[in-house]
Amino acid sequence: MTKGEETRQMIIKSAAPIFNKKGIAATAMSDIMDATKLSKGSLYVHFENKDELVMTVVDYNMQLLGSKVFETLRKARSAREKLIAYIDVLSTPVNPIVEGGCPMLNFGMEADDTNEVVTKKVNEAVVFSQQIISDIIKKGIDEGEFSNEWNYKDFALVMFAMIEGGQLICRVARNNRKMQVIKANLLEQISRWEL
Amino acid sequence: MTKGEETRQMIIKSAAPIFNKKGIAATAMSDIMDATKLSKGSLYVHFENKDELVMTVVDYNMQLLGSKVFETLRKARSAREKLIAYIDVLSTPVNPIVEGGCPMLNFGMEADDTNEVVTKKVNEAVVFSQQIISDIIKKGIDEGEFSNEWNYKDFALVMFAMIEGGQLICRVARNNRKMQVIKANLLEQISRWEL
DNA sequence: TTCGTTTATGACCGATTGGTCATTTTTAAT
DNA sequence: ATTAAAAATGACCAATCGGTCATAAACGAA
Repeated sequence: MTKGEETRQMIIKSAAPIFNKKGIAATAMSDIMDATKLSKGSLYVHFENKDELVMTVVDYNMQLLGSKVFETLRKARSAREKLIAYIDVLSTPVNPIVEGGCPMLNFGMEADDTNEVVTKKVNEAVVFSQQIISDIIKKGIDEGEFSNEWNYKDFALVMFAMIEGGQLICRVARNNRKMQVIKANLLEQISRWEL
Repeated sequence: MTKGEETRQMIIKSAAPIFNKKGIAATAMSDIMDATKLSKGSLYVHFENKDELVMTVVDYNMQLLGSKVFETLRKARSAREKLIAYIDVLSTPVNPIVEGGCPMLNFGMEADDTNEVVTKKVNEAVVFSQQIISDIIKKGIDEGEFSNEWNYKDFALVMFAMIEGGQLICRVARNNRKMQVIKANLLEQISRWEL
């Protein structure tokens, strides 16, 4: 990796939590200068403008979340265990696995009325997240762990919505506890289709 | 109502959808000048600074949502009908009843890492929303419509989370359809406790 | 109608924004 | 060690930010 590429990656890693916490509009290039200890001119060597940095950072945050989720899922064996692992890894919105909280929620809500490109990126991540859940259940059905009468695609949507809604509730409450109520409800729905 | 109070209300009504769409940080006082056709000095006659306007507008948007929900609930008779009405009135996130979408989601996600006062306001609204759902079910139980074994407080939390998660999904998808999947799941859970 | 008070105006302020660029320093292939 | 390219610097720019204030217009009670 060249020096330039290393610097670019360092900028992205430093900027990612700032944009995810403060938001796109509220984050100034000067914030990134402070975080990276780089001069303004240097930032613009690696990124054409703020928008290019924003797009890169939005992608980075969502991919970071994805990789953390996959890493957790890998450790679980059965489909049921994987579903529980998926819920658990997102069960501490106040101490989130990605600094600043779920980037789909953060960037999605900021961008939905103002930034079509970011909105599209978030939508793709939202669809992909449901696909992950959906695939876990599908495999569980194929391997005889769940009933094949389960409308698992609809459930994946519901499960994702419940978890994201739980993020809002817990983050403004400054408390992770209510996420356990959501987990319990999901577990009950899951158990109804277990064979 | 004095001339001043009329102007103040006009400013709030004009500013509310702008802040709810663009976000607090991205909205400039010049945006409010354009929307109200008022001079900058005039805005500062009615509001000490941007922050006071922001606090007023955040409250206004959430109260507006509340009043629209109550208005809808009033028309429904049974507890079941009220629950359905509650879901239905929030089932079109792309064409929301409050311009810009759910203010709890919008302001909550922007403020949770940067603005403690707004976060507290949103949390109170989130708790209140669950209380409304909870009260509907409690009344239904007392009047023999639902089983008294239903853990309705936990369900109120789950229902609220599902609806808010649905807002995210639908708004970034630019499509209300998936809200019907969430509604169906909620209806099924509700029906399991009907007598 | 008078007249003090309230409301509205817009020029102005310092600070900060995103972005540029001539210059210097560092890198890395030869 | 040489040297051309890449990377880093920071002064500088116009535009916009939130906010102020002297002044004027409009209001409303007497």
